[in-house]
Amino acid sequence: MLNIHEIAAKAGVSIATVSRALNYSGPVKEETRQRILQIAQEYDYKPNPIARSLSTQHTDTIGLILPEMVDEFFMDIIRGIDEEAYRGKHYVLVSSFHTQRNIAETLLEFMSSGRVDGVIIMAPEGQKGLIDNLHRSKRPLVLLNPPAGADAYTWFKINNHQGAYAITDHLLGHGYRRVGMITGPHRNSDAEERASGFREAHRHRGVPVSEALIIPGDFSARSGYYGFMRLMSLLEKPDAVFAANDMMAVGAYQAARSLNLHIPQDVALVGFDDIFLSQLLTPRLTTVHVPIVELGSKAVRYLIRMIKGEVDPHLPYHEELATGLVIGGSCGCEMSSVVAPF
Amino acid sequence: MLNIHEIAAKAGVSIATVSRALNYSGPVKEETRQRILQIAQEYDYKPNPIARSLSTQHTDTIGLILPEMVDEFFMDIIRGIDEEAYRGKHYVLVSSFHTQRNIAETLLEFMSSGRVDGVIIMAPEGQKGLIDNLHRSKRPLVLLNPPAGADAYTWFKINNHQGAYAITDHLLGHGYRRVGMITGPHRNSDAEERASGFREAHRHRGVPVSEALIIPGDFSARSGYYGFMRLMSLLEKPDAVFAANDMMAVGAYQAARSLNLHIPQDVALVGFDDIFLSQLLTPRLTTVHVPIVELGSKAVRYLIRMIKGEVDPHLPYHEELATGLVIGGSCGCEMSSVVAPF
DNA sequence: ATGAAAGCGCTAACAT
DNA sequence: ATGTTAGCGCTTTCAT
Repeated sequence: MLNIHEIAAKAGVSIATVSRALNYSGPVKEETRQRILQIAQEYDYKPNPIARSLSTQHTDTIGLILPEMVDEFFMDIIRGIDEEAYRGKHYVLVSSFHTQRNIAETLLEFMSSGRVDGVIIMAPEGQKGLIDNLHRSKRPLVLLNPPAGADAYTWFKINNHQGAYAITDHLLGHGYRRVGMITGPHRNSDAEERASGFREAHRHRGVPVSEALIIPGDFSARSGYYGFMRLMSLLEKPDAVFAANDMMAVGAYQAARSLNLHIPQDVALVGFDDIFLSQLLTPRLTTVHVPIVELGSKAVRYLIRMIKGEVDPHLPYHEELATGLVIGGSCGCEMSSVVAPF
Repeated sequence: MLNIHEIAAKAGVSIATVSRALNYSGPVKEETRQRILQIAQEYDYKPNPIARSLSTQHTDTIGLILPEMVDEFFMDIIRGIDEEAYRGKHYVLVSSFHTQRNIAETLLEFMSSGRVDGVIIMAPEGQKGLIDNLHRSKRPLVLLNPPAGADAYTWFKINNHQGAYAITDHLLGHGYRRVGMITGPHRNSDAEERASGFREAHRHRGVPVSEALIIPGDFSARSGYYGFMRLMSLLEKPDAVFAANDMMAVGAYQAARSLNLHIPQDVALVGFDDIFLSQLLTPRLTTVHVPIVELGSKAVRYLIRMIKGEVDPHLPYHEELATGLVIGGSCGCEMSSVVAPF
């Protein structure tokens, strides 16, 4: 691999001219430029990005920090981010954090390192010390589905409240009056907002929430299974259940089968997230669609604008993406009984 | 953020001594080292990795290039790679390739850029021009589930042949004699090996393969659905079906339901991959488990050894990871009828 | 329009 | 044990 000096020598010009010619960053006689471009092409010359980064103080790379938890979304979130980064000619340095890895530490390392120009971080539970350390970040930062108390920073999030409200309201509209809920993890912002949407829908309808019907879960299928079991073992059973995510709803389906209960005849069931799996359940799960790919691409687009200085990186910007209701048969809505899934 | 000069000044030593003290790369009087370490800590000094990279010619970063297709595995493959890279103190620069993006181009860009010390690439279909361009890579390279004809390069792969052989043999052991197969995409190495394992199992058992029962699929649930439909519309129907991956098996389940056929009573069904979803099917899908996380971590571990020069990067190394049979009820094996899934 | 030269922040060979 | 200095390959300012 040749370097700029060798190209300059071959072209009979100085390295400064080569740099200007290649970057269109200054005046170069058209004829000279052509000669340089021609030679660069001939020798397949590519400027060394490390050297360039050292000089320009930017790397065209964004850091992505993800929790271990995102499972189903992992693919979509990375896809949205990767695609958009590619469009914006940026690279993506990923780091998912594992239990043993401190997320705040990873963030600071990314930040201070000069390895990335900005960071996107998803940490709905505000992992240990995160919030307290965000301000130490010297580079543009975008939070995805942020934990509570992060309003001083720029974030993009799913409107969990609205989605939960809509789907709960849908259940209440069906006439269910004892709606149970299996919640997500304690202190997880997505989980908390879904619970609050659930409550608000009840309030607006004037239907009291029975606290006994609110069972803690942790977003795993397993917890959905046991949560549903618990609900159905109550003396006063629910007539509908809202699982705070589809994974738990999947567990609930399993539990229902064990108990020989039919959905929605014996009890209605709805979820949240619209994961691929939910369309394969029978009856298809009624759930809330979340625009996860869009979440990622919006975050990248904004981050790149911050990096370029097109928007003020210090002025927090917030955006909530609307969710959409996906009606299946699990809530009690009529579905044509035999539908080819494909 | 301070730089090495300022730390040196505060410590009253030269930058060389600071560098040696921090990197343990040369003799420094213990007392001096302590003073330097102390000051570095106090000012939260971190050497600039870009500058270091320019000087050392390595970045402690590995490039990861993935096809768009890996869906279900995306998470696992990245997890295995990220975890192991973290252990080896390396960063991961990802790039999934989208239709519009040329994979060979991405590879060369990664390679020539000096942005990464080595690359892991998964491209079972040998995307356009890939093989022809691999040799242009000047840095260590590891292929994952390589396309055919890549033996000149180091690769790690799942032993698809063995897995397909085992599960086909299992079906034949059940006594099925008309086993259909829904294959994966044409020219996809995983798909082709699974087909060859299928055939070899027949050969060893002395059971002829009926070509009419081999239906092309593309690894999507949709193609599994239609493939199964086609098989069951034949005059001489199969008594068992091997879907070359679980996703297609999922489609087959749907098709079976549409047709009101029971698995395994009317027709047995098995898959390949052991994706999460397969354990939720009823009856649980009999399938082949693939050690995908391990595949990723092995690749990283070996790549890092190549980078460090512990192994010869020019000597191709190959490793096939064994798969395992996961017995469910879909092949006709007796399962205790009611099993709590969790 | 072009070139010379000063960084960017660090490592490592060489000198003391 | 410590310091001096020459890169690493590029961008950019300042001369010309």
